[in-house]
Amino acid sequence: MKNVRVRFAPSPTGALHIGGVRTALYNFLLARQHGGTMILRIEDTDQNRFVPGAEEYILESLKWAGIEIDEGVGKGGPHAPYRQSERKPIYQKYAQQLIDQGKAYYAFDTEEELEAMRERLKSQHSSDQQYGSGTRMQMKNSLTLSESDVKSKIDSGEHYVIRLKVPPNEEIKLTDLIRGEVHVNSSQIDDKVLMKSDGMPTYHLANVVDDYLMKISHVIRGEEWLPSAPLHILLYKFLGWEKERPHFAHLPLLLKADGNGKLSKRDADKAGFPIFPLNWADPKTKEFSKGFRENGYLPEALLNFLAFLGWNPGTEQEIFSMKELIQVFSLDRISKHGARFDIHKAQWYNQQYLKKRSNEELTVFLYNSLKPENVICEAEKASKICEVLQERVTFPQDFWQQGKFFFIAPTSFDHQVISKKWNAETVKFLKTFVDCLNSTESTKVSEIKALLEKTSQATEIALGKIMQPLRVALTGESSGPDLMMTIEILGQKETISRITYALANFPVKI
RNA sequence: GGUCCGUUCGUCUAGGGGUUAGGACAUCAGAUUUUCAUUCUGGUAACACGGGUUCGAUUCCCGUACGGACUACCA
Repeated sequence: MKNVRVRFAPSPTGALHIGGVRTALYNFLLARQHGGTMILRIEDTDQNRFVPGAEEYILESLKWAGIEIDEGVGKGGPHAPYRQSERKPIYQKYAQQLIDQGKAYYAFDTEEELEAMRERLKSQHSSDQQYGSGTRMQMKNSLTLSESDVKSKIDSGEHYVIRLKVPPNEEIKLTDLIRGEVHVNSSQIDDKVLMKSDGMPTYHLANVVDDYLMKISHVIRGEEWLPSAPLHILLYKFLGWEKERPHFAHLPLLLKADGNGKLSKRDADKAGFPIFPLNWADPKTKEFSKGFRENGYLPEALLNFLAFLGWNPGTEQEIFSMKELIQVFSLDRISKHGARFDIHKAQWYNQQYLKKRSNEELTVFLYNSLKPENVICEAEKASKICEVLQERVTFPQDFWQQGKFFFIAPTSFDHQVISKKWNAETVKFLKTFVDCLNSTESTKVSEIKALLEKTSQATEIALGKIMQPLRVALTGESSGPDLMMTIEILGQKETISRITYALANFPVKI
């Protein structure tokens, strides 16, 4: 493939949806694989839905995810501007061209009149309830009004839109890279508005014009665009750009985890997982949503997970770096059906990637959690804690969650273990063990192990009976990292203090 | 309602006219770890249904059912 030019074209109406991140990823992978260009275009033709901060949010999200933009908003390029609101005259020019050629027309119908038309058709049980070849001659437009009427309406500032004059009963063929051939009869397509009354183009005109002018080779977008793709094909034809028409690939949707339907923020909230890459505070609704980043997801894990939602390499490999994804990605291995969003798998990916991080990197995570807690920790201790916890964590914040007790003596203890296993034998063993600890000079794992064995022999109490109650005394929990390592990290003084506290306060089972 | 798209374990999916229908997540069991987690081993678990075509269909075709998208001067 030569000159691969793809675009990610979100509209700045809020936070970037996780499905959008996947769309951007697939575009990016194809571009990189073919040494092509990844373009970011902002589709802000709806001024009513514009949300301040959304564009910055999109930029920051892509940056965090490692999806690099070669050309477009925030980057510039030969086809600037890349914000559609700044390209208004361009669309007007092509709309005028279509009008001049009789392929589009002015329409003056009010909202109420349109509504009345739909109601009328509905009550007639008409199969086509749209503004099109069957109805356009009954409406108020430049096909039904005289030329002078049209001119005077426009001159007097009456609101109008420009509609595409879709020819009836024409077979439109679309070849989709993922779905194969799709046929639609043009009678099913309505006379879509191309230019709105505020002078802005609609998505349909803007995306076709821009894709052509920006020399886009592949349009990779969500399945929700499939029904309007034939309309876009028609536009390419009417504008005389059939030869330069890009390839289309309509991606399967991301579905909610349980039940049916498109994955929405509501469902994600309900299931307790994020749906936006980064934290987002909606300036309009004041609603706050936590992002994948802030929830502890590593970008490479999220991307790997996302890549596999609707695509797979056909091998049994599951873990792919961005570099590897670029190598093996292909559009023809994208599946046709929607994929349920299963957060468990995302968590598993995160765990896999976290385990691969070096001890130095993990230590940074731990320090980040320590800061807000006002806890100070020397480097060696931090390193040891991360080492001992590495196999047990899924998220960076787990280092603090699971390692809190290394810094703060527990105040609550697992009652079940205490009531079951804290008995006279435990007390006897631990008293002897404290004596041993008091006289030792080292709390290295090997020394602790020897000490425990020595105590076990002296008291004739099996070690297995002691491990759990000892752990609860030290950490408050019934499970945790290796006990000997825990004692080493805690150190002599702290270990003795915590056992002493337990001996004085735990009720002894008789 | 109409148009379009889809349907393999609970989930993501591989496969493809004759297979013990493969893998991963999740789940369950066993082993290891003197606990828990990790790790290892094993198990449960799927071709929506009905008709063709065929010696043979989960695979090809047609229907049905179910699901989804779209049906705005939103993208």
